[in-house]
Amino acid sequence: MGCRPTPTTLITLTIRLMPFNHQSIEKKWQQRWEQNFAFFPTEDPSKAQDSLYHLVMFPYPSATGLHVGHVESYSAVDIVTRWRRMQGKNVLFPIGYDAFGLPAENFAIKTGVHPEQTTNDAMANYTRQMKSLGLSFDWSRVISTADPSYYKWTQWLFLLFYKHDLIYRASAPVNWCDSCQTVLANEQVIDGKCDRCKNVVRQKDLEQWFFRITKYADRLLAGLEKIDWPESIKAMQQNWIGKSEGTEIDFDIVNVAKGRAPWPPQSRETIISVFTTRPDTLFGVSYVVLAPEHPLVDVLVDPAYAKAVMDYRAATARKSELDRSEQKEKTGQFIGAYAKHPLTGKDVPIWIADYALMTYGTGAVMGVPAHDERDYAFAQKYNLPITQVVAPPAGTAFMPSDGAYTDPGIMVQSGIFDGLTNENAKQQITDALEAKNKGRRVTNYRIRDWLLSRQRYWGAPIPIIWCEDCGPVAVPASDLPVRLPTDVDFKPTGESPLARSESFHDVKCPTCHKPARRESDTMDTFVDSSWYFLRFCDPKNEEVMADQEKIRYWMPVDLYVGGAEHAVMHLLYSRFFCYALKDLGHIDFEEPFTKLRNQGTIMGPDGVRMSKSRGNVVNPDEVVEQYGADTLRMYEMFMGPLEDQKPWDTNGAVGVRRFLEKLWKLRESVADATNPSIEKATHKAIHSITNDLEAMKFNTAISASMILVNAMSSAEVLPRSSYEMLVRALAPFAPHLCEEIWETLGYKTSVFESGWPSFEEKMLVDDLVTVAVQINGKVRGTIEISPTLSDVDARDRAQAQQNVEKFLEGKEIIKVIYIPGRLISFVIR
RNA sequence: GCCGGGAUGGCGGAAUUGGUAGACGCACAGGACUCAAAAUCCUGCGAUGGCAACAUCAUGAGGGUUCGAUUCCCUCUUCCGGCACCA
Repeated sequence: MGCRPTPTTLITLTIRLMPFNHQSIEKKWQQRWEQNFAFFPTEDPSKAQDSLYHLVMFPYPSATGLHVGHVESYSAVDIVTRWRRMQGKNVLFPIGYDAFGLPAENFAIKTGVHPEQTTNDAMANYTRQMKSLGLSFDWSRVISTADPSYYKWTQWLFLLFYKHDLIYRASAPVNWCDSCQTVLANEQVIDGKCDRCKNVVRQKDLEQWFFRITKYADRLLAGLEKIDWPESIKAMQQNWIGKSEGTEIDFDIVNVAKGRAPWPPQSRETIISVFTTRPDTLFGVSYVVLAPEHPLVDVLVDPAYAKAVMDYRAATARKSELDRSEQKEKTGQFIGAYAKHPLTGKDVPIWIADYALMTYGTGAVMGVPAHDERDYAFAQKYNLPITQVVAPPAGTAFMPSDGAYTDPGIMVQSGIFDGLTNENAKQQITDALEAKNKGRRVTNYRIRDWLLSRQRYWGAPIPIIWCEDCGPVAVPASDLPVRLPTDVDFKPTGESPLARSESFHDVKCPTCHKPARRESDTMDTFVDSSWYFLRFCDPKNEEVMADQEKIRYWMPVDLYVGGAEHAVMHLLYSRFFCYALKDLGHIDFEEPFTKLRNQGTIMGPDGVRMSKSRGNVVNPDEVVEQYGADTLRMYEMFMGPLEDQKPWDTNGAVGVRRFLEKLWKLRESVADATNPSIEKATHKAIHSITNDLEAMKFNTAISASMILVNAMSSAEVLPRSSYEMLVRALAPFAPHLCEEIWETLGYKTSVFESGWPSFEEKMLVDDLVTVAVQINGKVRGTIEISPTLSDVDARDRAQAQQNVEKFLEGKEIIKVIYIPGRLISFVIR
């Protein structure tokens, strides 16, 4: 029209666009919750009350702030937590920060801003964001792993594990990242690359600190069976632990190499032990392979081959683990020596090849080309004999040109073992070896000890002092924490920046008081997060890491939710910590997380993983501002199953907002009257929502409430009692709005104090149900009948149905199946 | 190669674990209200045929079990995640 709207139209406009003002409502209730802390009670053992421990994986406080993925898992657990509290449970739902880590340190290198500053800013921002979402965390228990009052206990745990030989120092080939200038744990090397910076990792021989996690391999594997975790995570841990049962077989060294001078010297008695899961193929051995780094190589190599062997070794050492695993072509080098077959006594040539790994089994393997793909490729390349010892059943011929035969079969060319199934031969050959003391049954694990030291600044200092006379000495507990120095140049140089802080490293030996030097490495940040759930039980304790009574009251965690990316890092390490702490008598359980759920990734609106470079990142702050926290929380829960990957759709959020507006508007139509159909619908909805919450099926719970709201919207009369039940049931999902409604309904107390609405069984049954009528499996009509109607009556009613009558006419009814309340099915001819 | 999990309308997803496939939401179309738009409300919405009642087809593909299969069994295709020269 061209003229400016009058003040009146402006007001109507605002009201229509914004039936409720989420910004003021949300702020109001967040303030009230904060002031009246009793709304999120987490009382300690004093009260003998049903307790639950709900936990979300605490975040690394990144400068980019909270991600919609955080909102997803936090909302899910917040909903379950609020619901359980309404049921009268005492629920611990804490939050904290995994505050040590590389990004803040890298930022410091670039800008000079101290990591502590960066981290504190980020934590403040996270706190603001989480509060704006109305998450019911117990804010009195916030912890930061970078706080000396926390890492004091991380250091204390280090010393405890060190004292009990669960931490040791060793020189070993380790993963080194040139870009991060630090060593990495195996778990942090993904596809041969650094988990953080994607740089290709090199192998380096270094002396480092390790956790003896391999000691727990078997128990960590067995423990998976008793916990309620996603199958995929359990499978990943199983694979990572990699239990493999087989036989270790000894090959004596032949002292006289064929046609050459005696080698090795007579005085050296040496054997090569190989590990195999296929002892049945022992008679098919053509050669033995040692890992190039194997110490026996030096002892055994024939001088005539020494140069070629050393060259091969050097070439292997130059390769990264990635190169080594990516190459398709097998390479190797004969070392001029022979081993003696333990059963046939025949000479077997000894090779080195980089497909044999020093870090697994014995670092040596027997080569059976006929029955192993790798050995086959190797034998083809170097013209080694291929001897078949397992024949395929049912006469199918095996041709050496076909490649390796790896399926089960019958033993051939294996002396007295011929004719056995290869499974039997495994046992019998191993028995024979054991009898001759040439072999034994062993179990190998793929998992290696956890390398915990890092040559970086922003982590918990390792509480060890190096003394020339006494060696490594534990820092006395009374001197903890060993604080991070502040006079530090962050630039990484391959040794920790701590090494260059004089105030830090010059100390006296606690034992002999001579001048000594502090250990300058810090701990892997996964050490910090391996026990934080224990600290939450008693976060302010200055005497012990956490009071045992309190740990007993809260632990283990009843529900743990987080991303699947921690499948073999955090989740395995934390389990290891608890197993060890149980053995050391500090806790009385092994498994820290009884029930684990992963949230699926929320993708960008384009269906691709959100990333800054792609420009498809959804910022939760903006959604909260525009649509409100209730809408954001509820939309993320409505998108689909928690664990599914799903794309963001802002229109979907709008839909949830519309739903909340309908709910809001309904409060105007409540009446102190009855409406049986609405009351039944309400009880049914409460029933569904309760069951869905139990199963964490938030999407269908919300769907059930939408159905009810639709019914209420079109009802003639809306009973106040029904509406109140609905508001209470939705309070965990949309806490701010439901509090506001509750207040406008005249209540002076929080909706969360009203208890969880209960449903009555008798309200769940309908007087009439729609029953499908099938003829030969096809639905031909429906009938409205009482669910309690007898099958004979139901059958009569069904037959009388017009369309059904038509189909039944002139046919013979062979059989009638009646499922009360569901269907009646006629089988006709 | 091995391990784990998927595949359902235009889209996100439901389906009481063998019982009316497509709930709920989004998008879209038509209508009401409005000078108009937005918002809101009502109606429709898997495909094909039919004015309609209804019929046929349809849950990645093919087979099987069953009165009845998205659901159970076999074979295959494909996608996602993890591990990978582990002996």
